[in-house]
Amino acid sequence: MADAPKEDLLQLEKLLCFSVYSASHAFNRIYKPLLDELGLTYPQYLVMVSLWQEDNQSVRSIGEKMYLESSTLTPLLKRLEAADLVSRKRDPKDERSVRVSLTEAGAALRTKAEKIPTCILEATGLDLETAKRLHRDLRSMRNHLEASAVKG
Amino acid sequence: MADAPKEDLLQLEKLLCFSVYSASHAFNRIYKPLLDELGLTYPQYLVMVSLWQEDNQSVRSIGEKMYLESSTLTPLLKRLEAADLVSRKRDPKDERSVRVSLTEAGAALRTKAEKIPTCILEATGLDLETAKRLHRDLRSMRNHLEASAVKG
DNA sequence: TGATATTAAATCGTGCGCGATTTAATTTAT
DNA sequence: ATAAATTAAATCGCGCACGATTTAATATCA
Repeated sequence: MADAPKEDLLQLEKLLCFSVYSASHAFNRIYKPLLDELGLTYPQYLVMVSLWQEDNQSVRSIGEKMYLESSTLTPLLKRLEAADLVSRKRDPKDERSVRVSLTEAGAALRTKAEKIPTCILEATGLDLETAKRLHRDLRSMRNHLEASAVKG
Repeated sequence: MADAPKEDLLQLEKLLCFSVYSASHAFNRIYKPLLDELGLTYPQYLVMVSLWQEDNQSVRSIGEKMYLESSTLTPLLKRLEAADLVSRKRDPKDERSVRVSLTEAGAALRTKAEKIPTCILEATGLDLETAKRLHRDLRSMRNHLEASAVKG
């Protein structure tokens, strides 16, 4: 455990950011065949998860939970609308915001989606305890990163 | 620690994949201002890291290390070439493959980049031990995910 | 009240990231 | 030696993801 020379920190596999980057793409690839059956992309699936948890959210609310801008969400939500999974309506109380609600088909899709998370956990090769620890460490890290991104 | 009901698994913050997804974007946002000074995007930076570690690689070799397809790398490498950071030449031994090499400017950029990883580690808010554990858990998971993606 | 500021979505341009296909070079098997 | 199979990049279309800007609605304040 001698301290690593400086150049060691500039090796791809030694960068924590790279392990996150590549893990994220790995998840994407694992999910793809499962989500293809539902007609969803990976980010669309995450939006649907958020709506299954809480229906009738504003674009802003979804964006805060997912850490995404309206410039990302608006086109994505329009595609979900075109697929008849959600509806988008201006809030009568405040015409600035758009409320996103599940259609019948969108709500029904939940049943098909419910088996996915356990399928995925298996593919990670992690025991439940490690998975929980990893989950906790990642959220802690993300919250710190988001906080220092805001501060600049 | 009672076993969670099934619907609990379909909450955004309870999905391991989402913690990876959002952490990946958080890294992107943290790196951006630092990389802007180098004139690099985040994926371009990762390619440069790989080349600083081992110069004169084929597109295929870079793709294997980064888990990326040529359809992603070719345009990215052309942008690095346009920025005079790398050169792309067909391998005379095998004209199918393209060798990517650092230019003088590309090699020189390494010095400016060396201070970045330690800046980032600080922003994660992780102590060194947790960071190492997280790194190890992530790579293990990614390797499992990649393996089961191949198997189908 | 009317001007100003703030807020929420939408729009636009750039750069990934991937699957499917194409092109060209090399390898293999006949 | 030639046909068939394999391999490496490149190309194309689609969908994120973001920063910057725009548009429209609401809130604030003079």
